[in-house]
Amino acid sequence: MPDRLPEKRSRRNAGAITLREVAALAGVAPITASRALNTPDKVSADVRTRVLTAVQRTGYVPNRLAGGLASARSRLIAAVTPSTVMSVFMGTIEALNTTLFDAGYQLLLGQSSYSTSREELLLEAIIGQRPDGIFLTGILLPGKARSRLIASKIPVVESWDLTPTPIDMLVGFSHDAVGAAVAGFLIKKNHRRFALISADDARATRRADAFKAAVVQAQLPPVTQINIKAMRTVEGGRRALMELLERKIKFDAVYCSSDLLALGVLTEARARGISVPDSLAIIGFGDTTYGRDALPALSSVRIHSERIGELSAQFLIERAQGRDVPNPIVDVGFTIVEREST
Amino acid sequence: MPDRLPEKRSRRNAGAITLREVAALAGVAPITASRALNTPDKVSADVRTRVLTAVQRTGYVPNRLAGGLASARSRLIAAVTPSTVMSVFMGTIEALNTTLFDAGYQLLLGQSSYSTSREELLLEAIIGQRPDGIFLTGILLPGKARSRLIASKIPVVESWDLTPTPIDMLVGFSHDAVGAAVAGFLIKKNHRRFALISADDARATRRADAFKAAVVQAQLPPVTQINIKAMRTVEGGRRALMELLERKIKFDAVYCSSDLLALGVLTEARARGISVPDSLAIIGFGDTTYGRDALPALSSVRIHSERIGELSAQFLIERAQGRDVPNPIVDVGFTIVEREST
DNA sequence: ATTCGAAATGGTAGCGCTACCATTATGTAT
DNA sequence: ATACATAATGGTAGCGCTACCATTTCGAAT
Repeated sequence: MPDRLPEKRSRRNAGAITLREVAALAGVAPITASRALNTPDKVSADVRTRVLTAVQRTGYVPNRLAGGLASARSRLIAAVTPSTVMSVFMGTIEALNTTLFDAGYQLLLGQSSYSTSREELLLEAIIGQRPDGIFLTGILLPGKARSRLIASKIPVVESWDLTPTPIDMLVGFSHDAVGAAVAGFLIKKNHRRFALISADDARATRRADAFKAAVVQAQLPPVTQINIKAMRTVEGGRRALMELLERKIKFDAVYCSSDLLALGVLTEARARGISVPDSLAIIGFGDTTYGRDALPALSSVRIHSERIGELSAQFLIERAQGRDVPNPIVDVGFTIVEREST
Repeated sequence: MPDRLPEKRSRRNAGAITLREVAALAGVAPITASRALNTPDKVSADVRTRVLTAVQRTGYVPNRLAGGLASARSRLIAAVTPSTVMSVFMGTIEALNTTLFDAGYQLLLGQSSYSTSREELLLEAIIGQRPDGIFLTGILLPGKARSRLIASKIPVVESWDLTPTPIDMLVGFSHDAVGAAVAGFLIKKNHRRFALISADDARATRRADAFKAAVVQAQLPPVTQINIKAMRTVEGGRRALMELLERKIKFDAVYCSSDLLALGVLTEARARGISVPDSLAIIGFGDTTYGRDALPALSSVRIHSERIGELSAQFLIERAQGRDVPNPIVDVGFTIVEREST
């Protein structure tokens, strides 16, 4: 029976078992118990089992706040996303989280709510938690938040976009290329008069602009554009098509900045007896399950969403563990998936 | 000019500014600087501005690991959800996160991936971060994870379900009541022969069982049930309807355990020229945007998803700050939303 | 037997912050 | 003037862990 430890536990302690108690029970010094748990091969088999037994018996769960403070490694990775509901980013976040968890990291999730001021506050709060890495959906424009992040020296992955001047690492694809590719795809399918329904966020706008530029380049009539505030609803797409029709403009293909909007257009077209794709071709963005199995099945742009999350996680883990990432800027590309709607 | 601090910064320090440096710059003791930031009204106006100026100048961001260790308050709240992609829980998580952030808490997000063993690992990892509260989607069945959680004494909110014996707090609704209510609703609309398409998760199964029980109670013919593994796809719904039709069973209404499945049924019905709701009524669960604006618009069960998140956040904040929550078990109910598909 | 190096263990001193308990100014009643 | 509360500040001692630097043990090489 090991000696009893003094019972002088202060009121600050919530009553949790500490490593010290585990060590005492195993009959070793705290530092040895620490090694038995963190670097088991630096410890004899005998000590290892004794410590593990003591852990089992006591139900000890290491305090990562203390460990993180001592080692300057919190085992936390933060991710910032504008929103979580119906968000195209969640595939990435899920893959990120899974990969991180398997490597022993926890995910700290922040929502910027599409607001720059909120994003600044959020990043400050995040830096306060001293994460070992930060994942951003999108790229961070120059400003207070960006400077702060750089000053913090925390490894950063920006994503879902491309820039020659990332803060640190980058896993994404080119929205310009998407816009141009979609235009090229529709033109090749002999469409000539285009409408464009776009959410008013920065990346969707870049895709839209590239789309329009490609159409101009092909010397086709100018694109009619509708911007949508309620970007993550089907209703927005339905209303946008209504508006387009009211304007009495001719168009034979619509490119939508999200599958949700495209689904709305598809629905409204059916409500009005417009046949898709014969009278109107529709293509979305994101390649979601509700687009894929719609009737007619929606053509879309597939983003390698999970790949972005997984790769970003790997990069952050590498850097968190002090290793170098040889090629920290990756273009994962995209694929135009042709289905029945075009 | 304040005295220079010794430059003996060890390699463990990442180079971040510490409170000590801020205090020196402001010409006060570290503990006073701490108060100026955490309890500003316990400090003179003069000191307050001097410290704040020093913070601005240095770009100081408090180290929450250290603060958390010292005060036993990490300002972290953990949330556990089975999945994040296309998940019905994300409205709750978003509301939870927003409310928490505004109160100065960060969200730690864990995915249990519908696996009990993973959930156990996850909860252990979470407890290690010493969060001030834990939010669970669903209720935690008795087992190792549950015992651990109770032993940790961390405030817990279980959600999206009801039980007389929660671990601690609870914000949810009754799945039995949902199943019965949907059956009652369809029966009142003069449907008599029911099919049921259900994901094979525990809560969906409880809704399904209650639905069947209510149908039996009304002395109507037994319900034909199809269970779906690919629960979060439209395709699952399409295939399920095909299967039902192949079985040559008669039915005039289908209840689906999610809107995504219901959308699949709606789509497949249209593909086969089955008129909805005349020949077949369809009702889903979750009241999503793609159901709401489908054609015909999908009837569904609306869950007060954001309310669950917001209320849970409030409960956890109260408890994290040492206050009591008078009524910690709340049934937020649900609403059957009748649209065109029934 | 001696030397040496590697393997295993331990001691000490923080990590950066805050709880707790002084101590010192400042005001207020007597 | 004195006593005494109150506000404002500071000193000290950890929180629970790990980096860093001993020290001890033990087998292999000489």
